[in-house]
Amino acid sequence: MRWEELEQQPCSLARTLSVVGDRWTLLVLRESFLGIRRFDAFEKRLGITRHVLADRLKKLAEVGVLDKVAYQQRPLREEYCLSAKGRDLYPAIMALVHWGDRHMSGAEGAPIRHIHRSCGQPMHGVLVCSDCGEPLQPRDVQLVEAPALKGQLLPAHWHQLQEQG
Amino acid sequence: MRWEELEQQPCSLARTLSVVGDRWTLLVLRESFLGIRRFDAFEKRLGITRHVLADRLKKLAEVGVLDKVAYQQRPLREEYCLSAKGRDLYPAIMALVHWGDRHMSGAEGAPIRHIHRSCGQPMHGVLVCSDCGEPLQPRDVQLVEAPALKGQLLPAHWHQLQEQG
DNA sequence: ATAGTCGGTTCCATTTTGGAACCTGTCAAG
DNA sequence: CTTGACAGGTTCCAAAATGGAACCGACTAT
Repeated sequence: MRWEELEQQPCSLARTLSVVGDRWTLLVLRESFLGIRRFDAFEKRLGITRHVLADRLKKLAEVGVLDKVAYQQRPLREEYCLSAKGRDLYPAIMALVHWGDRHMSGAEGAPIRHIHRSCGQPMHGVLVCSDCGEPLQPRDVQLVEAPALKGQLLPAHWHQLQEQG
Repeated sequence: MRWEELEQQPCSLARTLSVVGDRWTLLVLRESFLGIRRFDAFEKRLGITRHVLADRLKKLAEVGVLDKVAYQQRPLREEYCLSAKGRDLYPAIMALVHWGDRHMSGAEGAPIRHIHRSCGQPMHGVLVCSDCGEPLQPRDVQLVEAPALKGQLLPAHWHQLQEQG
């Protein structure tokens, strides 16, 4: 499967990965969430090659995750700002960060601590059900294929698995 | 920056991406969450090359995200099962899936709907504060570097940005 | 004896990445 | 008027990762 095929797949994870599924893209977006907007600032902070950075910024702009905003004319200079679509990636990034904090930190603990302004407490992100607010467990979530895709996405033994829990 | 350098970085996102930051790894884990455990089942469902699949399964087992469990002797055959560390990636995967559902679905809508058994409702994951339970917004989260890394991670203008909100 | 299964490895061509040098407008200093 | 600096790229080549197909080893079934 090539990159172009990924985004055609009837799977939201595959489609998301067609945008952010490489070594650099999520690190570029991390910098965007930290307020970085200009080419040379991304380059200096990430240690990414200019070639790859130009390619990733272009792709992120094309899919609408970053907006190109001119901050001067003659010569034209543009910044890359998070769009609403890009800001919606925040929960995914926080979830990945929290996993790294838990499972990839050494004795020193997490490199960055998060404090919630609303409540003033050190915190991390927890994924809960949008309806009842309970924390989500894989076993509590039943998967239902869209009618047009019935039988194509889930493994044959899926329904037995669901019954076992 | 090479793959080996990524996991040395003092950033939980970079460290997490050193494990799951490529085109295939999260799709392999998606299959794991669907109950797929054997080499040939991964191969058939993903359309991944055997070479890359062998490499990814090996790496995931090395970092402890998947456990190799023998299901027969002579010849030795092993399955790849999610460990607790691997199951902890569930929130991150659900967050990426939800982003794809919102921003990468066509007119047909999401390919898979999720129903929460506990409450019986169609749902998606929402990231909330572990302390107060409010949904997380980037602007509500204050970042504090670990003492040993003071001044190395956040951009120079970060504190001004925080005040602006 | 032959074929099939499972979990790989090997080989080669194509893609993607890393790294450094170069290019284009523009401004500012000497 | 020349030189240098700056921002944001592009070009070039070598190294690494991937795609695709064939092959291998240890069995089991017919």
